[in-house]
Amino acid sequence: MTVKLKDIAKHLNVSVSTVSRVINNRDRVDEKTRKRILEALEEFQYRPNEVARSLKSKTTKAIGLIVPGISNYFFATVIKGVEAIARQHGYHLILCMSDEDKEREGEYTDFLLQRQISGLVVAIVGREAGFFQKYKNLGIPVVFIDNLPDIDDNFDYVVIDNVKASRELTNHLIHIGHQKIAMITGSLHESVSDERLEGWKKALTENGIPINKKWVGIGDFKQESGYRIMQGFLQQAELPTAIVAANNLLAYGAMQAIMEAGLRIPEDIAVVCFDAIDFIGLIKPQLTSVIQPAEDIGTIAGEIILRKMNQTKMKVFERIMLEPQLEIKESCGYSKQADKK
Amino acid sequence: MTVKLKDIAKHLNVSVSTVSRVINNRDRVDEKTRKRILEALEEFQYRPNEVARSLKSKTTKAIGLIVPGISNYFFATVIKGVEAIARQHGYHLILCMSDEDKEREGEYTDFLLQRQISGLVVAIVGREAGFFQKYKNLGIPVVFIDNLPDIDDNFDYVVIDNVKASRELTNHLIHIGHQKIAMITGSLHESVSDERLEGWKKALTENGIPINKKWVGIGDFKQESGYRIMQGFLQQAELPTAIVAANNLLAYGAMQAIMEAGLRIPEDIAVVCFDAIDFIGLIKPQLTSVIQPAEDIGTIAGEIILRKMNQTKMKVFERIMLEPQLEIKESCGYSKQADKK
DNA sequence: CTGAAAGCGCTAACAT
DNA sequence: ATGTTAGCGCTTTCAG
Repeated sequence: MTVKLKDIAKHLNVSVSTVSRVINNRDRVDEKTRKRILEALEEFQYRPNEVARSLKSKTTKAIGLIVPGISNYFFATVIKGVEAIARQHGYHLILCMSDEDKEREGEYTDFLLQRQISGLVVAIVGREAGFFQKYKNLGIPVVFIDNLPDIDDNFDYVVIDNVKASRELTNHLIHIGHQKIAMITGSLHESVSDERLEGWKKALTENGIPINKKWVGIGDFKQESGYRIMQGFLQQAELPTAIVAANNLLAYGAMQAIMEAGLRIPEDIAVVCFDAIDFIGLIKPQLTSVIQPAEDIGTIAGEIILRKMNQTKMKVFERIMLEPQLEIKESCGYSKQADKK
Repeated sequence: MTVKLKDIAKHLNVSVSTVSRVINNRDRVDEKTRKRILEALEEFQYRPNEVARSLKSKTTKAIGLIVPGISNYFFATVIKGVEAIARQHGYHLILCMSDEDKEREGEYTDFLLQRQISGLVVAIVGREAGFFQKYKNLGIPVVFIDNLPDIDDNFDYVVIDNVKASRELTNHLIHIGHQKIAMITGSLHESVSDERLEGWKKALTENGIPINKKWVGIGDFKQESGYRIMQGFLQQAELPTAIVAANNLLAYGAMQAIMEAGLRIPEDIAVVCFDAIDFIGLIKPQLTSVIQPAEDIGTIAGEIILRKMNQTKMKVFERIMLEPQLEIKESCGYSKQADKK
């Protein structure tokens, strides 16, 4: 049996409230009794029961986290960011993986709500977020990352400007001489895929390059999907000279297909993508890509939650768009092309 | 304000206990009142407060998880395994990252304890586990993964036999003709590093190959460390023809150093390691390595916790050693060597 | 079959 | 300065 407040109190012939006071450093307590209590606390290795505290204080100091999975380096890094902030403030993380499953996402939402979490950071699967209303009603702060819901703009989020990032990535290709640029993206039911496709279109249009629908591949953010789509491109009469992939796995798949077809990267076909975080440095050719500031996304999301928790007026929303970093490596062939600026 | 049992009871002019009964499907309740209650529950969108339930039931259904970090694919996958089991049983995960810091590990231990977790899965940083005694006293099941504490054998764990795995990995090199085999491992304060070094020694000794202390590099499981140690090897008069690295990052670092020195892998120096989970398939040459069944480690750890929770006698310990998989790829040069069997 | 009441461990008025 | 007591929201005897 673990020792509780009452045990300490009884042992010292004082009241539980006095003990509670010294534990929480509240009010005045006589120095002598304080000392005695402190000693007993130590002697009995007393540790407050946080469940009881939570029930009383109505705050669990738990931050719920719903992500598709953590094998993805991006999400692993975001979580690392949230964890850092949480730890600094005595909060903890309840980790839930939706595994790209809408239903599971909904289940976890209810689950976390019942567990009285103090805040939620979520990367939703689709573009709907009906569940969010519940949180709003309860006054629990929710911060969206990655995909954004397709509702009004009245919510907090931390993302990058995907349209802009994709546009710049594509513009880089155009800038170094490419005209025949294909796009491989994920499901258009996700804002991220959709916006990256949008940025690609924008760049082409702005540069007077017609959009070739045959060069748009819609997949699912997995390597297999990039591979398959690229194979499709390769079977067409006219080949693109460059590929924009909406994430790293799609790019890896495309690269496989290109290399298997006996073509060279970037000489025959250039490849660029999002989030090619090659911490290994051994993938050849190294991928030119737009890198999201994943850890910052996590820390900022955490900070927003903490901030919102201590304010009653939740109507002011923080809509954070961070700047991604364009990292030019080998796969775009930049160094081998003339700079036409 | 969220709706509670009392509100429903009052609304229906029944007692809270009756409402509680239908929620938990306990005892007999008149069909009519049950129906009325069920409807009200639905109407008011009642959701039980799990904190209150936990206080009463003295079980939180929370599994604590302490790992160095989740950027490491191995841990990310272990967690995925634990999550699957937890979810199936209505448990949830509290994720803590020690960041390889002993002190932080200890803090999180206390932290989780106060939060009344039902069980703990932990990858300890060093080999000590003084805190473990606390858990033993409280009757909370703890399962160790990865590193094992340097105490008696009276605890539960799920690991692989590192000595054996490392011995087999090294034997594979010897088998295909190598004699000059160097070892790069992590801190010997960790059982994992130590055992992998042990296995390497064993293989050499068994094959009558003398152990050259100059070919033992002690690093810290990071890529930088592998790079630095390999550079040291390369400066010596005699070069090894093969390297055994205790994890993937050490191997990547070594590969960098080898390639920078203008040497080829595996022609000049072969490289093998642990856990080269190359889900990308683009790292060249592909690494021969011993792969730990990470997801299984997670699920089994989760299952042990659930099992132990429902039994009072905690004295019987589950010591699970899973079989890793030796994956022969390109980096050992197998296909280019004659099989001397 | 249903209700009243105790209590999980703690905090915070309120009283002394 | 310290003690008494009423809950936090729920489950569970124990009566009725």
